[in-house]
Amino acid sequence: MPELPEVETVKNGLAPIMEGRTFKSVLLNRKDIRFPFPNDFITRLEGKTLIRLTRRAKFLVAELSSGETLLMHLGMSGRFTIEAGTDDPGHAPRSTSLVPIDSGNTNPKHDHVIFTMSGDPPPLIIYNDPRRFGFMELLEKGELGRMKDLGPEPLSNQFSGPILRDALTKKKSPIKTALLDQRVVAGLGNIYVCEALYDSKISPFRKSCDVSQDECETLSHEIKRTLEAAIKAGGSTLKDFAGVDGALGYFQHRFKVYGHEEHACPTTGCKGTITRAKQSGRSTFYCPHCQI
DNA sequence: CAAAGCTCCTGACCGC
DNA sequence: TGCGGTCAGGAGCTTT
Repeated sequence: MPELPEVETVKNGLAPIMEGRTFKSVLLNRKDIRFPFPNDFITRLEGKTLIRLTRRAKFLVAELSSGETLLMHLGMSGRFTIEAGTDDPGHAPRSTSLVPIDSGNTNPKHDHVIFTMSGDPPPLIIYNDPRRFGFMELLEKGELGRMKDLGPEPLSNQFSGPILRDALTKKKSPIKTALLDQRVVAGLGNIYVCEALYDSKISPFRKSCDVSQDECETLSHEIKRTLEAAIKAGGSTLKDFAGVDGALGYFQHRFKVYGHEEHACPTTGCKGTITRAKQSGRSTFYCPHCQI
């Protein structure tokens, strides 16, 4: 599922195609995905130019020439595909799947949104989402909507050991759960939380308010390091991002604990075994021996 | 108010 | 081979 690094990767792939171009037409193949599409979704987009595409947490943020903002969230299984339009109907369009690896085709029955952008040939931006956990929203100028409760961007200077510590001291929930809370830090998902806690040698079961200042320093550092490495690797990919052949992305192999239940702990000298547990309904992978 | 639980959804996977 | 059951998880919503 896309977490911050994957969304960053998608943004980097879409931005050069979409920025500066105008929405020539918008096709909705259904009236909702996770949520209903906003009122007048199509007319509010058509004819508007996409000025800039950025990322905030796991959201793609498109600034429009109208002053409105298009928010796009990939949920669990959302992906974008670019099809270079062709004037020759005899040729199948060449498509580029905006996932970190070439992971096979998507089922066209889950193509829920198709943007046709200006250009010659006009690029088609196709949003495909089998599980429909993703959604799109339009924010009026100045409206923050769902953005308003988001915590700091982990890769920015707005996120640091002391800032994390400050957020955690107010919380009694386990550190694992707190790091998934987008109000504490924005953009982490289950995988990178497990990885960052492992690299920080902190038990996922520790109460947030009991995590020390020094540990918060380590943790904030490991969060940044883990995310940066993933972005550099082009974003990771899991089953949802993989093709029908089940091929997994290369960054998958760099996970030290996630999905590695019953493997030996990769820390040199540690005799522990990676263990899987359930916390607030989600799988937690950790080493009971070296995560204290 | 914080925190925990429930819910949405489909495809992959497993066992019979 | 086919079928049914289980699981995965982001985040909004509901309940405690």
